[in-house]
Amino acid sequence: MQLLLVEDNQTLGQAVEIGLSQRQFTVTWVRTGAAAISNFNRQEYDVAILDLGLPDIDGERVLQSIRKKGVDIPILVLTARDQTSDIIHLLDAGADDFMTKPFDVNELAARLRALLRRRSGYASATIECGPIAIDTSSREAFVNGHEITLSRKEYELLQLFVMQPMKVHPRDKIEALLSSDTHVVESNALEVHVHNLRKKLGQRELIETIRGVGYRLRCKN
Amino acid sequence: MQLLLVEDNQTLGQAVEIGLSQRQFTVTWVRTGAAAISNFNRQEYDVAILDLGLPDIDGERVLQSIRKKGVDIPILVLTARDQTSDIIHLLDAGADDFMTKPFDVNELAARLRALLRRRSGYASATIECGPIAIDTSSREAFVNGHEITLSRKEYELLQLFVMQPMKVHPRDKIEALLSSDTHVVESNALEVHVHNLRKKLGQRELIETIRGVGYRLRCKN
DNA sequence: AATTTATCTTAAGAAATATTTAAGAAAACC
DNA sequence: GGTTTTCTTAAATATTTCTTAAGATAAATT
Repeated sequence: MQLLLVEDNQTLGQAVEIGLSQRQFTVTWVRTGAAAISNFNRQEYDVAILDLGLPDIDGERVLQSIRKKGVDIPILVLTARDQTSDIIHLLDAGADDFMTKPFDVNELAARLRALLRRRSGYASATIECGPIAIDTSSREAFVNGHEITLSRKEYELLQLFVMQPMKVHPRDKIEALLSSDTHVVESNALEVHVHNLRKKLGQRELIETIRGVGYRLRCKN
Repeated sequence: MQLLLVEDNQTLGQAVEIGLSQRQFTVTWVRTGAAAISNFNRQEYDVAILDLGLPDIDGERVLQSIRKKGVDIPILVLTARDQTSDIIHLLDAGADDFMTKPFDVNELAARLRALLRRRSGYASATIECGPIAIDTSSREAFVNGHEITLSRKEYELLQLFVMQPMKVHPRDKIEALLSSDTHVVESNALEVHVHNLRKKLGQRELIETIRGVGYRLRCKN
């Protein structure tokens, strides 16, 4: 799978290059917006990662420029954290997904695969994990092929788990993700959601409790 | 893990120094930009924390200067300003992550570990020591490749040992680490934890008792 | 060898943390 | 505006983990 990585930071770029190479991507790494544009024109990539903070040209301009030229490969944008307002901009400008730095390369790879699947005709952007499968575009969830109906928060919780299976998700991180409020004190909302999700999943032990830390999804992939 | 802390504020610097020392970082603390640059040149650190508000040189200049010299260790920037525009600047200038003051030392430590992990090609954060291995991100522990389930204190104890094998850990230091309370008198809680950990590890002699002092982990690494 | 001191082991109660329920509040839907 | 669904809160229950305490064992001291 051919991937174009546009990233000026040496450390981050190297980490992504190594990480994705290990995960069956063929990575071409350029460090400037100019190089990105000329490479995009060659149209030989399946997917691209674009960092917004480029030294020469603004990342958003790069995005607009290549979309204008008819390049329609999926592009995942990297941004500094908490630029949520900008994100709407970016999606308008033609970005397909985004991630905030710093991020986990496993999740990056999962999202890239989802983007590729969505584009490849057969359309469904499903991510599987043991008996569980989710479709990130339609937000459907399945257990052993049978669809289960999840609420919004339940789905988001499950997507978090499926995107980084076997990873321990600290409860405060999950809470931050689930609640838009900046600060919530003393609430067991997360526990209740986990409880309801477990019930809907049927197999209770799929979501493992790491006492004092958080939860993780156990599945052999 | 060698860490360079560049921070002029006495209170904050001290808090970080103590907090990170307890979390297995070896902290070198300098208070000026000039000292920072000369220390960076020695290139013997794994990671650095850089406060922007320095008395002599602007932190951003320090960052640019050391990056220009080819120092490529991960640098986490501390900033009072939480304006994303500045942050993008900083990431461009070569920062790998940032935190706004005030912050939580636990999160600081977690982010530093994340940076270190990312740098090493996202190789999973496992630390090995003889037959023992721990994964600091998932908090899993293994003996001869088989996972063992540890409680929080047991895991923390083992991590302490594994991170500095063959080092003799005085009991008071361990107690301070295990209990969040400042002062605990007359308790054999530590002994009980060591006992339970030994039992779970199987091989009892791995944790050696240094009578009158403390414990240490025996392993040929 | 007897005594002292430190550590080990065990078990039980206390404390901390997680699960489950149910009900009211909020949000979404029609 | 009323209905339905989803989310949060709170209290009761269950579970795990931590600490305490007391006797057993081992090492050092006399």
